[in-house]
Parts: sequence; C-alpha cells; structure tokens
Amino acid sequence: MSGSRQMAESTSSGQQQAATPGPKKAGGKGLDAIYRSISEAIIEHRLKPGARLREDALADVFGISRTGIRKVLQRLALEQLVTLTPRRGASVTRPSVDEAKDVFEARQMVECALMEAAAKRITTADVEELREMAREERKALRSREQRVAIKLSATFHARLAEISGNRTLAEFVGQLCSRSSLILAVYGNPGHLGCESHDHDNLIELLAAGEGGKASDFMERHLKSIEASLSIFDEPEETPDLRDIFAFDA
Amino acid sequence: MSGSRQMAESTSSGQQQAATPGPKKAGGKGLDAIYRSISEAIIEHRLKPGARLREDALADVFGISRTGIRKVLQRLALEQLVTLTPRRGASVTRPSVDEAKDVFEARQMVECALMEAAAKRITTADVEELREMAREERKALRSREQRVAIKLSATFHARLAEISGNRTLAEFVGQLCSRSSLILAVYGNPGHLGCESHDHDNLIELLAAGEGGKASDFMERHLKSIEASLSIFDEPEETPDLRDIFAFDA
DNA sequence: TTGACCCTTATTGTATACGTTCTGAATACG
DNA sequence: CGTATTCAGAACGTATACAATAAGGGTCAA
Repeated sequence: MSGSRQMAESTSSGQQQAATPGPKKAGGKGLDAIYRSISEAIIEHRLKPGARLREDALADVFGISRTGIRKVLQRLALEQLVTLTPRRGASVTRPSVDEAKDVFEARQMVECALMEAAAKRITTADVEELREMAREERKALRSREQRVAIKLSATFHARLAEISGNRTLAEFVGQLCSRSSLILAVYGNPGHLGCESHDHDNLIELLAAGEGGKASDFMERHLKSIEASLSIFDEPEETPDLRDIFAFDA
Repeated sequence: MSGSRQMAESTSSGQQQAATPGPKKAGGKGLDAIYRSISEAIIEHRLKPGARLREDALADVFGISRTGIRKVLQRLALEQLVTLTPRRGASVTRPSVDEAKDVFEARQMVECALMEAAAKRITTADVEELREMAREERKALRSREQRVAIKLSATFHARLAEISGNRTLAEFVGQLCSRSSLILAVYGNPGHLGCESHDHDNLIELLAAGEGGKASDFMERHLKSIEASLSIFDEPEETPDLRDIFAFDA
C-alpha cells in the first residue's frame, strides 16, 4: 500500500543488489548486508555528509520494515558515520573541525605504533594481498573512479592494521578510516585524493623487508601529508554574520 | 549458570530511578539512563561475565517494552560489554585470553601516548577533580567495597584520557576501561584489586608538575603491573579434554 | 503586504502482536 | 534400562499499529 515515495536520488547510481523485489525474509544476516551497503555508500561519497536518511525510505529501498533499518542506523551512529538527532532522524555525519583533527591525531598515534608489530607478523600471503589492493587502487585512480579509490584506500589501511594481530586496535583503525573518508568529503580538495598510491607501495615494501621502524616513520609522513592536503578551516559554521558578509550599514 | 536469576536483585542497592512504578513515559533520554544502569552493573561486577540478559526480564525491571531494551543491548554489544548470540539472546561478555591481551596492549599504547598531551592541558580544576576521585577510590578500598573501587578506577582512567583533549581517543579509552573491568572479573585474583591507589596519586602529581614523559613511563608500569596481576591462562575453554582430567585408560 | 497563529502532514518513538527457533522433558521403542 | 524422537514452552526476530512531536503551509488580521 505504500506507494514508494521519493527517495533521495542518492542511490541512483548503480546499487541494485538490495532491491530484491520478492524477499520472503531478509534474514538475520541480511541486516549486516544492509549495514555494509549503507556504510559503503557513505564511504564512497554516494551519500554525502548532511544527507538525510529517512527510515521509511530506507525500509522501502531494502524491502524490510523500519525495525531493521533502525537497528542499522543505530550501529552506524555508534560508529559516528551517521548522526541521530532526537526528533529529526538520521543524517550522514558532517565531521567538525575538531573531530577531523582528533581522528587524524588518533590515526597517527595508533597506525604508526602498529607498524612494528605488522612488520614482525606479516606473511608473504599478506604482502601479495596488499600489493593486489594497491594495484586496484592505482587502477581506480587512473580510471578517475575516485569513489572506488577512496574506499580501497580506507580498506587498505584497515587491512594493514589487522595484520598487526590486535583485533581491538584493528577494529578501531577501521572505524577511524571510515570517518576519514567522511572528513575527506567535507574538507578535501576535489581532484587531489588523499593517499598517493605510491605511498602505499612503499609501505608494503618496508613491511615486507621487516623494517618496522621505517614503516612507522613513513606512515607518519603519509598521514601527515593527507592531513595537510585537507582544507580544515573554520567554515562558515554557526551565525554566518551577515553584517560582515553583506557590509550593511543599517 | 545459577546466576541467571541474579539480575533481578542487581538493582537492589540504591539504583531506584528506573523502577518508577507509574511511568507515563520513559522518555528518549530514559533509554540512556537504562544503558548507564546496566553498564554500571556490569562494570561493578553485579552482573558477572556469562550472565544471561533476557529481554523480557529487563523490560519488566525497567518498566519499558522490549523495543527499548533491544536498543540498549545492541549498544552494549557494540561496546563489547555484552555478547549477542543470534538466537540465544544477550549475555555479559566473557573476554577471551586473546581479547584480554589485546585490550591491555591497546591501553598501554593509547593511554601512555595521551599523557604528554594531558600534562600540557591539565588545569588546576582537573587536578582537584582527579584527587577527589583518587580519594574516593581509596575510601572504597578501605571499606572493602571492591565493586565501587573498580568502577571508580575505570572512571579515573577514562577521565584522564578526556583531559588530553582528544574526544575520539578518550571515548576509545573509556570503552577499553569498561572492558578491562570485565577482564578483571574473569582473570583477576580476588582480594588483589588491579589498581594500587597510590599509583593514581603519583600519576596525578606527575601530570600536575607537567612531567608528561615521566607520567607516560609511570602509566606504562602501572598498566603492566595490573596486567601482571591477572591470571591469564588458557582456561578450560573449549573441549575440556575429559580424558586428561579424569585419567581414564579406556 | 507582512506578521503571527493554527492546522495539516510527515516522520520519528514506542509498544504490541505474531512467527520462528531453540531448549528441555516426557514418552515410546529397542 | 538406555536412547532417540517428538511435543510443548519460552525467548528472540520481525513487522505493524498507534501516539507524539516538530515542521511547513495557509489563512486571517493589522
């Protein structure tokens, strides 16, 4: 009876796997698929910061009821990817300047520290997997598929953290990388992507050679260069001060 | 297993704000109070690892429907305080040996690194607040109220991380401290509490003196001593190997 | 024409009802 | 007497219905 109303045209590009027309049951693990789907859309900037995520619309798109959508949205909110305003619903988080600074500070602290352990534990299979990821990332960059490149870059960093062997820290780094993607969407300069792909290649070689210390230093420079490429200014946030903008002499 | 009923009594000591007999509305922020209530019960070991948390029972205790309880349980699950088994419901998480190791490794990495920033940013008001917390902790220890002492110790470490000024890392440390309380419940030796209260006092004085480096070193020793006080053995986990236990010569 | 107030509507918050599945025991059969 | 099977009960997963609230538009008055 619900004549599917207008959903934001955010899902207009591709993204069809979840619109199964006749789903008898979404299944318990179906919720996880929906979570990944929305999460990926946010990380790839198909859903931009500030975009509203209405429960009815999402429930309609994914073919389940609002109950499951609310569960997914709550999880995304706890990971800081969406913001849940009490009576206003959910929207893609727009990271503040302080938040961006904190996230990159945390990444530098944790990711660099993890390089030593990663260099000790990395296997040849890991090296090959990382090289393949870096290859795909370069390919996406050459094809001007920045959205895919951003996602692959975040996945690369998260995978790197996993190799260190500490699940707790790896999970944390994964969340930080997801949030970094949001930060890139707000404060990044178009055209200039955060990660230089050669950086990732150099990182892989240093780890493969067992040079944990050098890898840590390189990671620090790598993350600092990403942060430096951002335009983290105190945007026209609250109270745009119209008097100053229009120079009225009322 | 006999603890399945213990949660009915868990809120008997004080903690009466949620058992309002005639609640017109629990309110949106009422859920947060319920979250804190359950979280505190877990951290204080009134709910022990492995204890089952049935939705109906919790809904009955707090006077709301299962919907709100499920939301709270999901949040607790994402923070690793409770484990959500697909068709079995929720139970207080029983940290594995690897998990315990990861959590303390993460705490050493992050908390030590935050000391430098904390020493720079700490104010006299912060110092006074921390001293008061340490005082209360000592008082609880003298009164043999280990449950309160454990909670206060976790709060102390979390507050310390907040002073560093990085909200993201402070939140992370807060979760690690909560999980540490669970680890203490499983692998800790009764009678010997994790944190020595004088350690906290020394930490405060080092920070008040602006000695970030020394505070970092001290924090490292402090956390290592806590970890060393645990009995992290590969418990009779899976497959208890009955043959070995009963020495049967079948 | 502008401003304020009210009403409609859309969207979230909460509860409840129903279906599914897992557990546990009782019974029947070997 | 032991084991397997089946039935009943309970607890979770999902959907739907209802209530409350805030936003937006329209109307009336100054």
